[in-house]
Amino acid sequence: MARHKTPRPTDGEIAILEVLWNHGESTVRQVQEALDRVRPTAYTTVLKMLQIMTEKGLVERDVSSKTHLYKPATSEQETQHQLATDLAARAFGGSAAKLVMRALEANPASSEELAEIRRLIDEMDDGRNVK
Amino acid sequence: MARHKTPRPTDGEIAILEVLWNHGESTVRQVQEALDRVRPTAYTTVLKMLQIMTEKGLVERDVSSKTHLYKPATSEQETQHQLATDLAARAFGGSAAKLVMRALEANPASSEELAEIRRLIDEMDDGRNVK
DNA sequence: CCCCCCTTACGAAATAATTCGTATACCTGT
DNA sequence: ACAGGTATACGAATTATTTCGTAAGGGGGG
Repeated sequence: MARHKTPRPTDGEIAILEVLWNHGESTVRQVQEALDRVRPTAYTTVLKMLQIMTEKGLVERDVSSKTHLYKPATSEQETQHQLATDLAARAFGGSAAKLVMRALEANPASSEELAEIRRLIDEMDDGRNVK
Repeated sequence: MARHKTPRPTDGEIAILEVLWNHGESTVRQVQEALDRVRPTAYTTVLKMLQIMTEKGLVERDVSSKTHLYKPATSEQETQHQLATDLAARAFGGSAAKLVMRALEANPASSEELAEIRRLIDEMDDGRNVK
């Protein structure tokens, strides 16, 4: 029974999820070795964080063998959706459109990226009008 | 004198900044009364937070009269730029474009908003080509 | 069989965020 | 001048995050 909604991951937790999204189901050791390159972290620190993340429901743990395996509970895309929506709610009056504009204003995007965004917008608009 | 970069505001701090952006320079009492409607908070809690935010450089304090006045150190727009860029860095591989797309995918925007975003994209693209 | 290495578990320390009570100083009106 | 109300300052309690040391157990090589 899922009693609590999974909380917003912290910075450190996102860094660990990043590893799991990239490498798939992993042991603590595998996560630690990958994470350590980007952000030096002791083995037991990673272990502890994965244990806490399991309690929070951010990752799932396979305990069937002695060496446990961890995998993300939520896809990268779904987590990104949640993070974007959450930030819009907290600092953009709930308006994802405003978040979008501020993100673009502050960061140059390549022509290719702009084209891709335009395509997405067209799809959304078409979907609405045609419906 | 080592000036530190102002840190990313927490959720509670953003809520207070929101009040200051909307009302302009305000007393603790004014902030508390506005904030209390949205998120019940005791007077001394708001006072303490404003004091800490002053130390962090998130707000500026005018102490010239007995009742202090607080105002944001950074505009709402600039703060939104920072928050969007920061989230892109932490969870979108540094790609603001990806953040933009995920924000749109997860949240329906009105046709008017989509049009406004399109306009912004066109401007940016034109700016690049003409440059 | 015994020791070493790897694993998980546990708990403690450090930092930060959040909340608010209490203390104290300062005006202002009577 | 004194009482009442308002303001700031301070510090304590709580919860969360992050870090890692130490303990303990199991399995495999010699």
